[in-house]
Amino acid sequence: VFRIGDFSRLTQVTVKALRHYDDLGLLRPAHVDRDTGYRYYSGAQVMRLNRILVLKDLGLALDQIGPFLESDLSSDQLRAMLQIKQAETSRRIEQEQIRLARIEAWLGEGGEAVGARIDVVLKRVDAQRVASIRQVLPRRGDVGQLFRALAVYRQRHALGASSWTVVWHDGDFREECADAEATFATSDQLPADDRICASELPLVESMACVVHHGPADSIGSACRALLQWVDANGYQLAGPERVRMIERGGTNGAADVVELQVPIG
Amino acid sequence: VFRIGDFSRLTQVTVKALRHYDDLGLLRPAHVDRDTGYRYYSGAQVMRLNRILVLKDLGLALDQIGPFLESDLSSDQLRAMLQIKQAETSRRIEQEQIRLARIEAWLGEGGEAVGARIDVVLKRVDAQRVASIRQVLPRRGDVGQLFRALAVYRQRHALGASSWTVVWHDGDFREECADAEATFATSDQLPADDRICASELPLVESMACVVHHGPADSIGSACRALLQWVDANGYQLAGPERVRMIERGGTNGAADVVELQVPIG
DNA sequence: TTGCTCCTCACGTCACGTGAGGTGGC
DNA sequence: TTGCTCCTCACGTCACGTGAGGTGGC
Repeated sequence: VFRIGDFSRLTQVTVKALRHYDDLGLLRPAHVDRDTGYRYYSGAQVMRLNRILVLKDLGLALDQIGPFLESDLSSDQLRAMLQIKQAETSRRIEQEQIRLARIEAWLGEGGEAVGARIDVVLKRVDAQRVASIRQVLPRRGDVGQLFRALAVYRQRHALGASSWTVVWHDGDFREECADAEATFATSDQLPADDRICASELPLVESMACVVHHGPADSIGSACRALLQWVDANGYQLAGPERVRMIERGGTNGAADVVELQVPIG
Repeated sequence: VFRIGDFSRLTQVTVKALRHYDDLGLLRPAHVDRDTGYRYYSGAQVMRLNRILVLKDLGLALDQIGPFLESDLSSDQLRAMLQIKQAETSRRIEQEQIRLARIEAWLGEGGEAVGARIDVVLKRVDAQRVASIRQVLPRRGDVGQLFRALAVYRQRHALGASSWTVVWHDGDFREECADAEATFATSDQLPADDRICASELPLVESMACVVHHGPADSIGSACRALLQWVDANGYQLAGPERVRMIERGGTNGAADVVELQVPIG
């Protein structure tokens, strides 16, 4: 029979952990002294403790371990539980490997200073109902015309608009003869119009995004950083590039804030 | 300029997280209304938020992120930090892969019922100063003689003893002509004796252990379970087997509790 | 008697999530 | 006026770790 300190040394489990398992009812000492509250463990209890440690190590939370110890679980239930834990663990490994790739990509760039970095984030973008106008433009800069048309239409019909986005459908980042779809998101019904139609921007599960602050013609570095990140992290482009207006500012858009988005897979 | 809900939708970061970053001083809103406490964010703040998200995703704690944002860090400091995170992440991946192997080993046994399982745990065993007596025995069962000799010696000299262990030096689990070293751990000075000498059981970084409860001759199943586990988890034996007495009980050791230990690598 | 061990609170960890209860804004 | 959004507490999460303050056992 062991006092808690000896049992702790025997099993390499901290005294605090043993007390915690006692509190949770997972491992009650074989005997507790009425007067002093001293906990006394028996040698045979090491087996139960080992079972707890094994189950904990599988990733079970302590309050899930109780039922296992009383083993009211059938073999099938156990298999099911193990398969869940297997899946969870695999997914965590994948996540960590992605994280590792990101760290190594950054190191590969020579640990470029934080201040100089352009940060790429990955997010899910929901499908959006939009008013849309699409046209092949001589140059990218001409997209302003499309937005002006949208703005006129919106104002005439007093429509709500939560965000303005242009989709470049070519997929090769060309500057000229670019196939542009200018949109604004809205939940309102869209009255018929000869240029503007109702459309939907599809859901994108994995969208790599960077934010650019400044005039439209200085967007090149952000665009390059985004593509380099996609490449360095082993992704492929998986859809047309989008540019979303976040905020307008300055004269001629000198302080605009836009977000570049590319779907990846 | 965005209210917190709009900024949350824009960035896909929860309102609660944004408020939390505000509390920590990581991302203060561009403007806070004096009267209502409403937080207002500017579009340009998305860049700062993205930087926070990227650093968080590298595994930095929130309170480590502050210095990065102000970028008082040199390129070297950054590299060092990244390398630490790289090492941490690699280690976590290894840990998770070990866990996965364990789960799959269990599943490979057909998800054997919990109650019927013999649980193997891995632990570090410290070096121990021991009194030791070593001899090749006709049969394993004869080890009792060695322990009796140790017990006599111990009592004669009134020595402390914290644990009794036999080391089987052959490394092939033989039943006969077995090279046994019986020991008890003690921190006392050991008086000279013609059979018993002072020795040390070496530190073992990774010791696979199972506990067996019952008479000594029924230990075979525990031993097989241990070896199977070592094999199924891709380890090699890395030293002599030990058997440690945890508790004596019953007549002729019918309720003994012992721990089988094998070093692995 | 002196260390050593044990006891029970109570609070901290980490990045938020989850109400509760109340108020501003359109 | 009615929803909708926002606000600030305050508490919960998870498996213990870390004292604080006090007592039993050899």
